[in-house]
Amino acid sequence: MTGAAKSSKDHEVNVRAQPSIRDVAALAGVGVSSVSRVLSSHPDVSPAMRRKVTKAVEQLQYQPDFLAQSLRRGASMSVGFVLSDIANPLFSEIVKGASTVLQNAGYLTLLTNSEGNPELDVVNIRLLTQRRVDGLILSTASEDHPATLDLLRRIDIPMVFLDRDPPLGLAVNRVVSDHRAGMTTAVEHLVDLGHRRIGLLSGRPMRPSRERRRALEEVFAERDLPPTYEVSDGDFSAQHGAQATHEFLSFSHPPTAIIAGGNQMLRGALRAIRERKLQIGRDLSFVSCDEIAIAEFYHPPIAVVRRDTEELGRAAAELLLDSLLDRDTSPNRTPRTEMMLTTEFVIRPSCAPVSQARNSLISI
Amino acid sequence: MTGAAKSSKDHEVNVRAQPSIRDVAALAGVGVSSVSRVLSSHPDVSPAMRRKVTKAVEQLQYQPDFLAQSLRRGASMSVGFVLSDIANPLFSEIVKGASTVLQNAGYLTLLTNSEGNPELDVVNIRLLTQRRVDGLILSTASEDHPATLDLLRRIDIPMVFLDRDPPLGLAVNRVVSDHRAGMTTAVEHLVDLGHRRIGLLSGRPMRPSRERRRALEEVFAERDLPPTYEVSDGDFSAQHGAQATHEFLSFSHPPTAIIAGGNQMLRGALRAIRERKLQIGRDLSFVSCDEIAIAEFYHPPIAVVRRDTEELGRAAAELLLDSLLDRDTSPNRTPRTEMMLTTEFVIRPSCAPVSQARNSLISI
DNA sequence: TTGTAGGCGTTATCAT
DNA sequence: ATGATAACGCCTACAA
Repeated sequence: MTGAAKSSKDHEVNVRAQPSIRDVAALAGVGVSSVSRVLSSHPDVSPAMRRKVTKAVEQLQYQPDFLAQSLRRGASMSVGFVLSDIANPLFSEIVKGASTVLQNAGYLTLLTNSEGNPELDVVNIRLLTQRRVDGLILSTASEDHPATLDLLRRIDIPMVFLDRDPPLGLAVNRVVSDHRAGMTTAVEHLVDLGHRRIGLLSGRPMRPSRERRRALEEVFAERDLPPTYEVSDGDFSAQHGAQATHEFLSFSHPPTAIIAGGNQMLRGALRAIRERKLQIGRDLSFVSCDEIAIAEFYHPPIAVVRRDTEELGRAAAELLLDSLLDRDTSPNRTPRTEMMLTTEFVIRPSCAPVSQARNSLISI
Repeated sequence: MTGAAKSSKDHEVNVRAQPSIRDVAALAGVGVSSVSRVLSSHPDVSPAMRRKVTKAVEQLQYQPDFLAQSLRRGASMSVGFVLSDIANPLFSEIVKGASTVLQNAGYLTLLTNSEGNPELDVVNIRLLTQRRVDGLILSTASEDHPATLDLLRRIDIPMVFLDRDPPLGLAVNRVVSDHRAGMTTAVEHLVDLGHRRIGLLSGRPMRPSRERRRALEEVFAERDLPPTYEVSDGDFSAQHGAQATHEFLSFSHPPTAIIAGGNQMLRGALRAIRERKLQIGRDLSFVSCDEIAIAEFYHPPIAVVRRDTEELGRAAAELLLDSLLDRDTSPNRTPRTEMMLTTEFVIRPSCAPVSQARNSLISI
C-alpha cells in the first residue's frame, strides 16, 4: 500500500518499549534461535556466537519476555499461595518462609487472600490455575467446602496443604504442625496447677482447632477427670475471642484458665478480660497459641504454644519444589508426602496455681 | 508416517490436561474467533452462537489461558508490589488493602520481598518487569540506591511509591503518610509534660524517618528550646531498637522519653527496658509509631502515632489503577500525582509528666 | 454475523 | 554450529 515497502523478510525495527529476541538477532546479525541458545546456555554455541549475541543483548538491554517463555515452555515458574488471612502476622511469616525458598528456586509466589471466605478460595484457586501456576500451596479458609474440593480434585498440578486435613480422597502433600503435642503439654501444666475448668477459644473446625481440642480432651480422659472444660467454636476473629471470653466468664462456674487458639482470638480475649477488670495470672490463667509480641510483653507475660512459622512456610515450599521436580522427571504421580513440625509449650507467669478463694470469688 | 493420517486440517483432539479454545470451537462446530467473541462478550454474536459456545465451554470446563491472553493483549493484568519486609504486620496490612482493590479490578498482585536489602530490590524489580507486570507499587528498602533508581528510570510502566521520596528527577506517583503531623502532636505532648530530653529511635534514612525527625526538631525550634533530643539512626530492626535504647539509657543524662519509629524497634526497646527493670509511664515515657497489639495491651498502654495502613494500601492501588486506565486512553504521560494520608496521635498512659526526682535518679 | 489467518515472543525441531 | 520455521493459546483485522 504505502510506497515505502520494506525489503522482503527483514525484521522491521522495533519501536516498542521492550526489545524482542528478533531485535537482538538482527543487531547481532544472527538467527533468533542462536540468540535463544546463547541465553539458555545451550552447549552447542561457538565462543564467537556467544560474544556477538551477548554484546547485542547488552546493547539493547534485552530481557526475555517471561510470558512468552512460559507459554512456549508450558511452565510459568510461579506458584500460587492461597491464604485465608494475609494480614495476620502468623501468615505473613509463613509466606515469608515459603516465598524465600521459592524465589531462590526461580519461582515467583502469587498470593491470594480469601479473608476467611471459602467462596473466595474457589475464585482464587480458579484465578491461579488460569494463570497457569506450576503448583499450589493451600491454607484455605475451610477444610471441607464442597466447591473447593471439587475444584481441587480436577486440578492436575502439584499442591501442598498447610495445616489442613482436606477430605479429598486422594493422595496429597501436607505440612502440618504438631499442635496436639504442644497443647497437651500446656493442658497438663494447667491441670498440674489445679485447673479443672478450662475454656478453649477454638476457631473454625479445621485441623489446628481439632488437634487442640483433642489434646484438651485426651489429657482429661487420661487422668480420669470429668470433662469440665468448655470449647467455644467460631471463627478465628478477635470478635469471637472477645464474645466467647465474656460468655465463659459469665458462667456460674467460669473457667479458671482460658486458652486462645490464635493471635486474633487472643486480642479479643484480652479486651474482654480488661473490660472485666480481671488480671491474668491472678484472677485467671491464660495460654495462647503462636508466639507474638503481645504474648511476650504482656503483663504478666503469656504462656504460648510456639512453633516455627517461617520454617512451616519453608517446609511447604520445599515439599512443593520436590513435587515440581518429580513431575518433570517422572510423570507418574508423586506419592503422598507429609511433614509434621514440632510445637513447644513456653511456660510464662500467665499460668498460676488455681486459688480456691479467688476462684470461688469469681464464680459468684 | 503412520498409516492413520488425519483428515486435512481438522483440529486433532486434545489430550492435554487443559482444553484450548480450539477444542471448544471444534466441539461447538464453530470458528475459534466466535468462541473468543462470546467469551469476551463481543456485541456481534447471535444468541444461537452464544448458546452453542457456552454449552461447549461448560462441557469442557474450558478456561482461557491467561498467559496466552496476556501475551496477545500486551497486558498481564498483574501489578508488582516491591516490599522490603513482608513479615512486618504493618506491611501485611498495607498489602491487604492494596491487593483487595487490585483484585476487584481484575489484577493480581505479585509480591516480592527484599528483606531490607536494596540489592534485592533491584533483582525483584527486574523480575517483575520481566514478567510484564502492568504497574508497580514500590515500598523499597532504600530511597536512593543508585542501581534501583537507574532501573526505575528506564522502566516505562505506571508506578506508585509508598511513603518514599525517591530522587528520581521525574514525575512520579506517591502515596505518603503525614508522619510529621502526628509526630508533632506527640512531641508537643511530651514537651508539655515537661520532657526535654527525648530519644528518637529512627530507622534508615527514608521519608518516614526524616519526617519524624523533622517534627521533633521543629517543635523544639518553635518553642525556642535547646536541642536536647537525641536521634539514633540505624535500620528498622528490633536489634537496633534494643541497642539504641540501651545506649540512650546509659547516657549520664538519659532521655526521659523515648519514641520508637516502628513496631520492630518498639519490640527491641521494650526488651531493653525490661532488661533494665524500668517501667514505662513511671521511669520513662514512651511513644511508638503505628498501632499494633502490643501498644494497646502493654502495661501501661503505649501512646502511638496511628494511621490507617489498609487505607494506605488501598490508596496506592487506586492511584495505580488510575494511571493504568489513563495509559490505555491517552498514551501521553500521566501527570505526577500525590496523596497524603493523615496520622493521629493517640494519648495513652505511657506518657506521664516528667518527675524531676525520678529523672535525676535515673541520670545518676 | 461468522470464519480464516497472522502474529504476540519464545523455544524446539529440523535441516543445513 | 547455525538458521528457518512451526508451534504454544489466544485475539483481531479482514474477508466472506
